Amino acid sequence: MPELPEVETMVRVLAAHLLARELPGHGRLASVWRHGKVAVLDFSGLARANSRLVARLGMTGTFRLGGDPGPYTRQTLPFGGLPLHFDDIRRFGRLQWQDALPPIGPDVFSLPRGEFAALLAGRDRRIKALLLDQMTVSGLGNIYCDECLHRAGIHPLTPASAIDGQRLHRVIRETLAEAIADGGSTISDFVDPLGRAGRFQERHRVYGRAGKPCPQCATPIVRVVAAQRGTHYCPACQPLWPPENGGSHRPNRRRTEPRLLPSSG
DNA sequence: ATCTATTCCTGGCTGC
DNA sequence: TGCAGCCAGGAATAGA
Repeated sequence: MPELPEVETMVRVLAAHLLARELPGHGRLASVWRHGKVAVLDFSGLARANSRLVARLGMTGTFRLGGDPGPYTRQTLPFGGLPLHFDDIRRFGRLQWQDALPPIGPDVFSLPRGEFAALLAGRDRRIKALLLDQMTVSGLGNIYCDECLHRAGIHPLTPASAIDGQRLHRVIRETLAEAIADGGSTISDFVDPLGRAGRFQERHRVYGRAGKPCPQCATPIVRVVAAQRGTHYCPACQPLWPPENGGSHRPNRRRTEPRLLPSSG
């Protein structure tokens, strides 16, 4: 499922191969960019309405450069010499010509961390539900949400107000940057527009690893359902906050640095 | 304000 | 071998 790193990977490949090419009837491709998980292709040359192609990939939507239409091709953009196919097995994706983006929250990667922290302040919402809500902040899906929360040592059901937002945002940015550098995650079938798989799945610590040892402390990873999504976490490294009275889990980690409690400071 | 359930969709898996 | 039944989940929607 394409999340921010996968969409970023696709956008970069499309930009490298399609910028300045002409799409008959729509003009030349002027820029390709993304906001959260939404990919945008801007065309110029013809002053007309709806000159912007907005792509929401959904669960299985992908772009494919060159070749012939396949069984799941929903639309083909006949760029001169290099057709671009929009394939989507489950049909949750949307590809539409319009002027504006759908109303979604700020991009989680480019959002200043202070503003990210402000989004968490005073919210009773569980952090997992909040991060998945694209209206609040856009870009994270189920996989990176779980991975970021593990790296940050935060239980997915923690109320947002109890979290150090600046620290969580730093972890999110680090994680997404690493995933982008790895070309995204290929769980079952994601490949970039040239057919290349991602590699970040090799660094997943919790997603899809229920029952397997936490790479940090060897405690078995737990899977629950939160916000209607499969949610994976390490019960030792990600204790619920505030801790249940008497809960004695403690990550098997050295503490050479002062222990920062995740409270607002 | 925040939660849960339901709908969309289909390949891939399980079990008989 | 075949098939029923369930699973995965992004996003929209309805209802508690």
